Amino acid sequence: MSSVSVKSALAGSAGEGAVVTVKGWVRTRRDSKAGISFVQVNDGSCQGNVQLVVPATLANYTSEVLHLTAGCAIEADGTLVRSQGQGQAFEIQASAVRLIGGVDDPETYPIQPKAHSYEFLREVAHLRPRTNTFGAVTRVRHTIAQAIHRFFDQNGFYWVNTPIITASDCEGAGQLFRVSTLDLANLPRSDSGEIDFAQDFFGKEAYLTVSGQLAVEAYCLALSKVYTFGPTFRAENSNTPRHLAEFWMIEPEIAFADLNDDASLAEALLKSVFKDVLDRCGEDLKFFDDRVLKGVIARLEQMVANDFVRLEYGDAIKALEKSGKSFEFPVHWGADLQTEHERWLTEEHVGRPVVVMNYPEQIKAFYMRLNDDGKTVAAMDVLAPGIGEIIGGSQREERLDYLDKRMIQFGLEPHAYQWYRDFRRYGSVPHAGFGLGFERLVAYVTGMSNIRDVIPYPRTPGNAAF
RNA sequence: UCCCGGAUAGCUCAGCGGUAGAGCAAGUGACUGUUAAUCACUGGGUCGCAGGUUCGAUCCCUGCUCCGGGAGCCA
Repeated sequence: MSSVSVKSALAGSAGEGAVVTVKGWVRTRRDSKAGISFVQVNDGSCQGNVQLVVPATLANYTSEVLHLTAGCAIEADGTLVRSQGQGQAFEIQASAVRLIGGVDDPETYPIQPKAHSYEFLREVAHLRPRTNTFGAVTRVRHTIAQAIHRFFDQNGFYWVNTPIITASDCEGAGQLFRVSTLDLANLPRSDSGEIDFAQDFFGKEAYLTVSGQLAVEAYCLALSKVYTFGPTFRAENSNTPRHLAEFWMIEPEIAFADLNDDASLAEALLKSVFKDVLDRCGEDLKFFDDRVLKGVIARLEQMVANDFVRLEYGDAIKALEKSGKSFEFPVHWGADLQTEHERWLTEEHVGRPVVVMNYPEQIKAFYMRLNDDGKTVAAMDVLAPGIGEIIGGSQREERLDYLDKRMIQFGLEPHAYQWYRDFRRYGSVPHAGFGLGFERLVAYVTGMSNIRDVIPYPRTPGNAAF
C-alpha cells in the first residue's frame, strides 16, 4: 500500500484498482442512507479534493466517520476506482478511515465550506491556507518564485543575498525600521544628551533594508549579471491594497548595459514568468479566472504575446496633454506621472504594457544616470493595464563626478557613501537594473485585488499578528 | 496621513426609538452514490467600546477602536 497525494489520486496515477493511502483534511461530508458517506479530502497538492466513499460497515463508522467535519485530519486506506458519480474521474473506495486530528468545536471552526470574506480570513491568517483561494495563491506564488529563479539561472545571473540589516542611513527614499538592542527605557546618552549609538549592537545606527540595490551593484561590477530576491521593509504609513511594510523584492543588476538593455530584461523576465505560470498552474489559474477575476488568463496570454511599447517620458506628456481628458492632477513636463496618468497611458493610449523612459532628473533618485540633454535621467517604469507600475528601474550613474554632483544636489554627503563611490573609482562601467515587487506580481497573476492576500502573513501599519 | 463608507448569531447580511431576523454553518432526524446534496426540527446574539439625548437606544448625537474603498508615498 502506498501513500499518494490527492493530486495523484485524482489523476489515477497509481492505476485503477491500486490500494492506496491518502492523508489530508476533510472539506465536506455527505451521508447517504444507502449505507455510505462521501468525504471530500484535500491535502494542498492541488485545487481539487479526492472523494472517499466510506461504507457504513467500517468499525468506526458511527463513532467517528459520521462526525467528521470540515478541518478534521484523517488518513484513509482504500482502492482507487473510477467514480460512478459526476465531478471526478477517480475516487477511493475506503477500507479504513483513521481520525488523526479532530476539530474541537465544529461550530466555531472558522473555515467553513462557504464563501468567506477576505477581510475575515485575514483575521484568521493562520487558518486561511486551508481555503481554496489561499491554497491556490500559495501554489502560484511558489511557481512564480521558482520561475524567477529559473529565468535568471538560465540567463547566466547569480542570486546575491544582500543584507537585511543595513547601516546605510539613506539607501534611497523610504522610511526605515530601526534595528537596535538598546534598552528603550534607559537609553545611553552622550555628554551632549544625544542617544549614544556607539553602545548599540553594531556600534552605530542600523536599520532594516529598503532595497538591496546599492549592495548588489558591487556584485554586478564583478559577476556582471546578478539579482537579489529577498525581504524588504518600508516603515511608511501606507494603508492601501498595494503596500506592505514587509514584502519581497526582486532586483536584477546588469553590467555593460544601458537603459534599453534594462527595459529588454524587464520585458523578457515578465514574459518568461507569465509563460511558466500559464504552463504549470492551469488548474489554479482557471480557479482565479472563474472565481476571483474574469479574464486573468487572457491578460497573461496577451502580455506574453505582445511586445511592450517603449515611450519617451516627453512623448507621454505630449500624449497626455493631447488626450482631451480632464485629469485631477494637471499634466506638464517636469511633473511625475500620477496613477490616473499611468492608467490612461497603458489602458487607453497604448492598450498594452508600456515602458516609459527618460524622466526629468529632478523627480528621480540620485543614483540614476544623467542623460546628455542634461535635463533627464535614464529611468524607466513598466506600466501594465489593470495594475499600473509594476517595475521601476534605471541606468546607474557610473561617472564619479556626475554622481557626486547629484548627491550634493539631493542633500547627501558623498563621503558617507565612500564604498558606493569606490565602484566608480575602480573599473566603473555602465550598468543598470530595476526593482520588481514580488507580491504585486503575484497579485497581477492571480487577479487578487489586495496585496495582503498574496503573502502568508501580511505586515501593515498596526498589524503584525501571527 | 487625508477623504468617504462600515462594525447586528461561528460566517454573509437584512432590520428597527419600545432590548432582534434570514441564509449558510453546527446539533438531531428523514432521504438507496452524493457533488458547497436536499428536506424538517433544535440550540445559538451584553446589535464594536465609552459617554450623551430620551420615559426608553442596537437604532439619534459625540468621542474612541478596528475594518474596507479612494488618494498620497512607492515595489
